[in-house]
Parts: sequence; C-alpha cells; structure tokens
Amino acid sequence: MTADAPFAFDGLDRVIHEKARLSILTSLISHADGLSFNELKSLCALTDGNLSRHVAVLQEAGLVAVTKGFEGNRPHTTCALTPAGRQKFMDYLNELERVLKNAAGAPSASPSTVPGSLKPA
Amino acid sequence: MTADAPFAFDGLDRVIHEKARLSILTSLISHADGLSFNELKSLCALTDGNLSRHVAVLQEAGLVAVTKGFEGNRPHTTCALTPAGRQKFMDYLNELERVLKNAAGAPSASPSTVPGSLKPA
DNA sequence: CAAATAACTTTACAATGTAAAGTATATATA
DNA sequence: TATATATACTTTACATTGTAAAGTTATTTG
Repeated sequence: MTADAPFAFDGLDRVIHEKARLSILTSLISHADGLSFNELKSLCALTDGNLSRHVAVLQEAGLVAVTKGFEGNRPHTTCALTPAGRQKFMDYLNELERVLKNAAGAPSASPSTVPGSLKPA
Repeated sequence: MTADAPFAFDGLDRVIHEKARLSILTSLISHADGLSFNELKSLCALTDGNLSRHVAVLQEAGLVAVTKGFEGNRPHTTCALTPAGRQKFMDYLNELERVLKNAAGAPSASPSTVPGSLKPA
C-alpha cells in the first residue's frame, strides 16, 4: 500500500480490472485446461467483437495464451491462462480482497448490509 | 447471476468499478461524517483534476453528496456517501465477493498463491 | 449453386479517464 | 500597497479504450 494513500489500490492492474476481462480471467482460472472462444463467449455473455478484442489485450499483456487450430474443418480458438497470467491474477485478487476488507470492515458499513461478508459465522 | 453466464458479473456497476472512484467510495465508507477535497486527494493519491471529475460523476449518479462551504476564508468542499450510495456500494461489494469466491475458490487456484483468502484458518 | 451459418477480425464511434491549463480568492512579501 | 505566490478547486483538450456493427473466410445446408 502506498505510504500516505491507503485507499489508492495501486495493485488494481487496469488490464485485469476491466469488467469483461475480469470475467474472462475468472472463467479461465476455473478451467485450467482452457476454454474455447464460444465457451468464453457464453460464460461471459460477450459479443464476438468484444471477446476478440479483450482476448487480444490479455494476450498482448502475456496473461493469456491463445491457440488457434481446427476442430474438424472449422477454426477453433482455445484460450488458457499463462503461468505469469495466473500469478498476476492472484496478485490482483489479493488487492481485491484488500478493497473488500477496507470497505466491508469500515465502521459505517453495517454488517447486515453485507450478508455473506468476509467474517466467518 | 445471469442464467447462462455465470462469470458475467453484471452487478459490477461501471460508475463504482472504476479504480479511482472505488478508492473514493472506500475512503468515504470509512469516514461516515465525510471527507474534504484535500483529504480525499491524499487518501486516494489523485490529482486535483481527477478528483474533481470523479467526484462529479459520483455526485451525478447520486452516490455522493457534495457540500461546498467555507473554512475560515477559503472554499471548502466536503463529500459524503448518500444513503443510496451506501446501499449501491454494498451491492457492488457483494458482487466483488462473488468474483473473489469464484476465482479464489477455483480448483486451479492453489491456496498458497492466495494467502489470506476467504477461507478462514 | 445460392443462401445461410460458423468463427472469428477489423473498423469506426462514442464514452471516459487523465493531466495540463485556467479561474478566483487569499495570503505573503518586497 | 503592488506583486508574487499559494490555495482550492474547475474546465478543457487529448489520448486511451470499450463496444457494436460490419467485414472476412470457409463451410455447411436446402
């Protein structure tokens, strides 16, 4: 955490933080052997164009490995997390957890409004 | 959660999800009686221009109440969460928690990489 | 063989985050 | 008491980027 800016959340990498890409990465970490273009499309509820561009961004950032091949006669793209991608995503998740702890743990955040919060029963 | 798109994370309201505004809201929920422009500026490590614009966005969305007055002879702006803002932020936090649970709870996310994860010791 | 479908990619646009410049007032300084 | 500097913001202009519509290539289907 930045010395004087406890709420700056520097670790929230923009490449990961974007909603659509957060969906993609979460999908991928739940499927270690990768997911096809169409599986991602429906899991994340993204249009073809969006998914294509977001996957490209993730690939350029080295977070996702994209494999283009053929399934029968049709092109078939598979995406999977790279080791670096997995690590960076984990780092991001740790920062997310800090956000949650800071916010949900605040005095003015009444527990009843955050039912299943971090604190175990 | 959307029926067929478990990883779409529809509840991640863009107005809140943006990094700088997430900082501002987290600061504000930790300070129920509000924060001044300058306090926010240093807590969130934002420039004057950024803070001004982001606060305006939050105000227009009805999440934050902005009070402009004078402290001695100098202008003094105070920001505080509105009740609606608090509720929406809580909703957002619940969705964030879903992200964390989906991701950190995934089989391929080894526990050691997420040290202080959701699961209690 | 024409039309439609599949699996993407490219492009163009609109939204938006950011920082530099601007404004207005107050205080310090020479 | 001018002049300069500081305070507390706001406005503007730019550059990035998320999004959807249109385009591409190949393959089925009627």
